[in-house]
Amino acid sequence: MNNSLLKDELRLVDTSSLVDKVEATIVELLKNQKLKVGDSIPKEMELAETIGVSRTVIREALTRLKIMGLIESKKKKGAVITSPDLFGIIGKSMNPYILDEETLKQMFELRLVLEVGMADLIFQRITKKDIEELKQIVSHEPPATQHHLFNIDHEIAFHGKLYEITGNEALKKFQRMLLPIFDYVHHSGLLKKPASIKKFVSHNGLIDVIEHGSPEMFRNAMRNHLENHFARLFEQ
Amino acid sequence: MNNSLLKDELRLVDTSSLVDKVEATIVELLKNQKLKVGDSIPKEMELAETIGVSRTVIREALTRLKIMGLIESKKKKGAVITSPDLFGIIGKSMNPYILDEETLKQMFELRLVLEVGMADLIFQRITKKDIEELKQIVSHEPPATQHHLFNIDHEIAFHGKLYEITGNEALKKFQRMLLPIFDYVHHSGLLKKPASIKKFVSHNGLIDVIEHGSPEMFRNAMRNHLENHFARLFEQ
DNA sequence: TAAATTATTATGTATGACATAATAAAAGTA
DNA sequence: TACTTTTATTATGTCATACATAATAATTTA
Repeated sequence: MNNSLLKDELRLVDTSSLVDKVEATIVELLKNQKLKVGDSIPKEMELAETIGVSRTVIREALTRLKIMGLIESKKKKGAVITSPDLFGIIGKSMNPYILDEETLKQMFELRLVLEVGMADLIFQRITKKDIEELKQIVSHEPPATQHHLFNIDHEIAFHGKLYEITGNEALKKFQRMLLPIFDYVHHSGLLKKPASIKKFVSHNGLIDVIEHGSPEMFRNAMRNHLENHFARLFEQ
Repeated sequence: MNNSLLKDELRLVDTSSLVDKVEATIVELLKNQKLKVGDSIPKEMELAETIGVSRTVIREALTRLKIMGLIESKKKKGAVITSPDLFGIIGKSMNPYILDEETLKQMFELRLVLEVGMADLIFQRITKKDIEELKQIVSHEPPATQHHLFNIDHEIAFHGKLYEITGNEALKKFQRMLLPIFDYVHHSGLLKKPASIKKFVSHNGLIDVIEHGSPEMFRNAMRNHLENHFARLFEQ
């Protein structure tokens, strides 16, 4: 076996830096001790001595855990376990100018998938008050004739409310982060096919389905409502 | 105005730490210079001097950017801009033992939403080869009579393939991370209602719909296929 | 006993030093 | 000249130490 091959194999085994290892060690340590949310973890110096590395390395590892939302540090008190905010974590990266085109397109698709797929959650959890709010939102929309494909503010208000109805916080957060991405992709030259003016199922139509239809009907209605977006995705 | 009051007011305006500010400053700097993927960013010492803080702070800020996947650092070369791997970032947090119950349940729901909603992507991008592979996977499954609600390996193989067919890398990565969560929630006591033995649309049934049906039919078939999971979610 | 003061503690920030790996420059050899 | 080997150089990785800062605990004082 030649040297570069050996090197490759070794890389497979352990390409991680010291901080990587320490990070894993700490997570393992927390897991083994079955620490729950709110419990405080060992002090930086204790960890440094226990694991046998400098405080610098410990701090960098802890920084990572902080960013991932696993811990939160308070002066004097030390760091305490927290429940990670999964989509909050990727929030800072959700920047159209930072993400590459392929990822942007994938996020665009993801929104469509979510909205078509969340019918059952909506039907299961919607209340009369929610329906009233949806109607309220639509009533403030300008007539279809005088606007372009869509007015972004009203789109956000209506679709945002739908996410809210699902009662799934993760879903909601995800949508909020997807919004600027979606808007960017929609208006950028990323999708070659221009947005069609043709209108399909309207917001009012969707409300009607929610009130008198079924999840199945809603999925189809939403799919139709989003037809312009799907068409731009597929026809290029 | 006394000193402590002034201090309090300032805190309201800016509660962020130095590293927070430096992090934002660096991101802003990269954005303004319109740096693209592959470009290298200023050295740590340069940044430290430009921004006027110690290298420690710079390093901690850069650590965060690294974790978010915005940059990758190489010795001698410095750090280069990278396109963030959105779902890779939250991967480390996707740990059933760390996440709280509510989040776990939300992830469980999210999977169902995705699989029902991704019909159009599948139909748009599926190839004959994909269908053959799906059939191949199903052919290796044990007969329905002799297994429990589902065999986790075959479930993963089949549904994983569906994600793959969508051609959406983000979606796929997301699924891979959701898998252990889903498995955990499924088997934990988190969902009170026991998993039903009743079978609905089978994997073979789904393939049949893919071959001879429409996205609309597939959504309904998948919704039916996942009925056991939905039922456990909603009926407690 | 309760409020005010002081001490303690753990994280936050700064600095300097050396290790390490990747690259560039220089030297040596055919 | 071209090509390999060796030697600097450079920037990140790691370590150690010191002090700042804020939160808590301990102590004093009224």
